[in-house]
Amino acid sequence: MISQTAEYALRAIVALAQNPDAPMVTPDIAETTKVPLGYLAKVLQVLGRNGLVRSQRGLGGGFTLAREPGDITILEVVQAVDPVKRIEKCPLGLSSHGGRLCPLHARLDHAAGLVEQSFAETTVADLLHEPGRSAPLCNAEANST
Amino acid sequence: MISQTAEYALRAIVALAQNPDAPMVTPDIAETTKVPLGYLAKVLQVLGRNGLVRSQRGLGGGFTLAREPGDITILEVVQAVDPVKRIEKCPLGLSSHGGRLCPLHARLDHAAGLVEQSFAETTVADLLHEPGRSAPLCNAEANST
DNA sequence: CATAATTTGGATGTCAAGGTCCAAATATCC
DNA sequence: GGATATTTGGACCTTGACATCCAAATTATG
Repeated sequence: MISQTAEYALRAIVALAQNPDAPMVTPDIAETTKVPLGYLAKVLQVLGRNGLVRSQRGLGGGFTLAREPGDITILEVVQAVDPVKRIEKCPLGLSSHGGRLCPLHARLDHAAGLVEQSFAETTVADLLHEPGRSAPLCNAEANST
Repeated sequence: MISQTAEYALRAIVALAQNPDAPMVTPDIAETTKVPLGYLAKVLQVLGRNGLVRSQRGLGGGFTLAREPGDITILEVVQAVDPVKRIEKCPLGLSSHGGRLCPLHARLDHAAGLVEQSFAETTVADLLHEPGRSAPLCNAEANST
């Protein structure tokens, strides 16, 4: 459905959104999200280059969200690390239909569109406040008392 | 969105559906679908094991659809070679919410559900008869005259 | 300025998907 | 039964995604 890397990116973003008051350091994000530390560092770099997180080196540094959680959609995060590929032209390379897709690829692209739309409709803030569910990332704090 | 292999499988199925009157030989399917010959052979084997195509060896042999095009959905073809993975339990391995997914994974699984549903709604026959579009696989016969 | 805490970037390793190749098994035709 | 047409199965190669590791660059603190 989405790549492992996109999963990791989303978890990291959610972790940062849950911790808005101070920069969060890579090992802490890794711990919270259960993402391999070394690889997470790479993913965070990409998110940084795409303007989704801000990084700060040195003592007291770490990562913070670059924008408000209500202003970041799932789609943006996914696109940053692993773009949803829409089908724009016939993958067979034949152009016998003047730019229109054949029925098969029209259907496949339609499905991709559904996903894209679904992702675009949800912001990170929506994930934090969803009623009737436990906290994002299933973190252990959620089930005490 | 879907794997390359699933793409190939769908093309092959459509090609067979377009050629219902006689077995179709692997090189011919490869030609029609632009799928690498050797690899296509593997994909067809898998489709055979899953009961979607029937194979016949020897002179006059080849592959045929095992069922009516109206009876085969896109979903079945995709599942045969590359199952859509629904998210059933928290990928972080934490079970602090008693089987319910956290908001993030609930959304991701919902998107997977949309795709699954979309694929389940379309049969191979639908692809052949779709009005207002050129023939499936964008084959060259469609633009003559 | 020295030290410690961080991210950054590059080199490298691992593994499964995608792809190639060929001998063996099976079926038809003469 | 021999020749020919086909699928089948196994061995192998290639490539990109995922992952690890470490030295270098950057920044705050005393």
